Amino acid sequence: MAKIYSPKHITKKEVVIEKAAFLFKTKGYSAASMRELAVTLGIEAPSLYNYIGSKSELLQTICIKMATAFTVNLDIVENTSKSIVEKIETIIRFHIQMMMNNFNEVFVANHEWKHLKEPLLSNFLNLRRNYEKRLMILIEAGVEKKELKNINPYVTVLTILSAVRGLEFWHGHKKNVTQQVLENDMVNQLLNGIIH
Amino acid sequence: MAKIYSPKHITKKEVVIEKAAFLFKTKGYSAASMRELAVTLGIEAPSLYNYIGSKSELLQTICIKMATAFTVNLDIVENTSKSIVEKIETIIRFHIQMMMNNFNEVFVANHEWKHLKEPLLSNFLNLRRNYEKRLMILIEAGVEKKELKNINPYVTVLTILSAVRGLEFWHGHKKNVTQQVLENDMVNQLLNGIIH
DNA sequence: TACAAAAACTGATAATCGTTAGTTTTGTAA
DNA sequence: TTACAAAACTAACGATTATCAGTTTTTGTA
Repeated sequence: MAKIYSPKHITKKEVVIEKAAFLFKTKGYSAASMRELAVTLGIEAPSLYNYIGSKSELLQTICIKMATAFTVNLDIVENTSKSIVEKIETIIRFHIQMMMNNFNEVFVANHEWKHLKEPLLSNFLNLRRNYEKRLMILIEAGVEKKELKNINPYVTVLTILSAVRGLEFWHGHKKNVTQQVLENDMVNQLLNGIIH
Repeated sequence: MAKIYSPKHITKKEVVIEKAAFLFKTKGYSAASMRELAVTLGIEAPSLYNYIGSKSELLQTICIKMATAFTVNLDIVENTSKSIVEKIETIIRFHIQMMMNNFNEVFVANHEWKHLKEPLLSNFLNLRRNYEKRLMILIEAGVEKKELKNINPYVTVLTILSAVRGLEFWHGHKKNVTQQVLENDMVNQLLNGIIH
C-alpha cells in the first residue's frame, strides 16, 4: 500500500494532474491507461478516483488550464501602455516560457484537445479562436500605426504560433542551443521580419 | 454485403490506407477503431484483413511512405545544379505542396508516429533525423558560400519545418487566403529572413 | 454454365479498458 | 486509546478492442 508523495503546498490532485500530463504527452490520451497512471503514482487504479472524477476530467482540467493561462496573459498585456511591437514581444516570450516551464501540459493542450467531450470541446475551441482573433487585431493595429509592415494578420499570427509550437522539437535537443539564445533568436527572427 | 469502391488504377489496399489516414488524423491512431474504418468502407471489420495484415501495419505504411517521399525529394534536389537558396526554396515548396495534396497522410506521420512499434519506430526516427541533418548541412553550405546570413543552422531548420507544419491550422481556414498567396508569402518570409 | 478465387460474411475469443462497490488500512485529533 | 475520516486496497462488471476461424457469397473466366 503505497502513498502518493506530495509536497505540502501542492494538492494531491495536482500531483495526479501533473503525472497525467506527462503520460498523456508521452503515450497520447487514448493510449494512456488509468492503470499506467496509477503505477507512476505508486497506487492502484481505483484509488485514483479518490482524487479525480474521471479520465476525461483530467484532460479537461489540463486543456482549460492552459487556454486560460494564455488568455489571462493576453488580458494583462493588452491593458499595458506598451507599444504594439513590445506587446507582441511580450506575448511571444510568454509562449516560449510556457513551453519551457509547463511543457507537458502545453503539449497536451496542443495535441490532445480533440479528445475533449462536448460541451467542453466547443468551449476550448472558442477560447482558442478568440485568442487568435485578438492577436490578429493586435497585428492590424500595429500595421495601422505603421509600427509593422503591411502584412497579412492571419498569416503573421499563424507563423508566430507555429514557430513557437515548433519548440516542441527543441525539447529533445537542448544540447545544441541554450534556452536564452534560442528565445532571443526566435524573438528577433519573428519580429525583424514584420517590423517597419 | 457492400463492396469497396476503387478506381481501376488504385489498389483496394490503397483505398483502405487512404481512409485509414483520414480516420487516424481525425480521431488519432489509438482512438480509431478497425470497426469504424470498416464502416467508412462499407464493409465489416474482419473483411479488412483480406487486404491488410494489421492495424499497426496501416500506420507503418503511412509513416514510412511519407518519410520516404520527403527523403526522395531531397535526394533529387541535392543532385541539381541550383544555388543553395534555390534548393531551399524548392524544398519548402515541396513541403507546402505535400501538406496540401497529402494532408491526411502527412498529418498522421507528423502526429501519430509515436504509436509505431519497434523496430519501425527507430527506423522512422532515423529517417527524420537524417533528413533534418541534411537540411542543416545545406544551410551550413549556404552560410559558407555567403548566400545566407551567418545563422544558426539548427534554429533555421527548426523554424522552417515548424512554419510549414503550421499549415495544419490553415487547412481549416481556407477562406481567408488562397493557396498560392499563402505559399508565396510563406516562402518569401522564410527566405527573406535568412538570405544575405 | 461450371468452377476457382476473391471478397464478403457471422461468430467468437482473449485482452484491455474505465469505473463501481465494498472493504481494509492508515493517519490524525480528541 | 478511541474514533473518525482519508486513502488505500481487492474483486469484479460491462463495454470495447483487434483479430482469428470458418463459412458463404460474389465475381471473373474458361
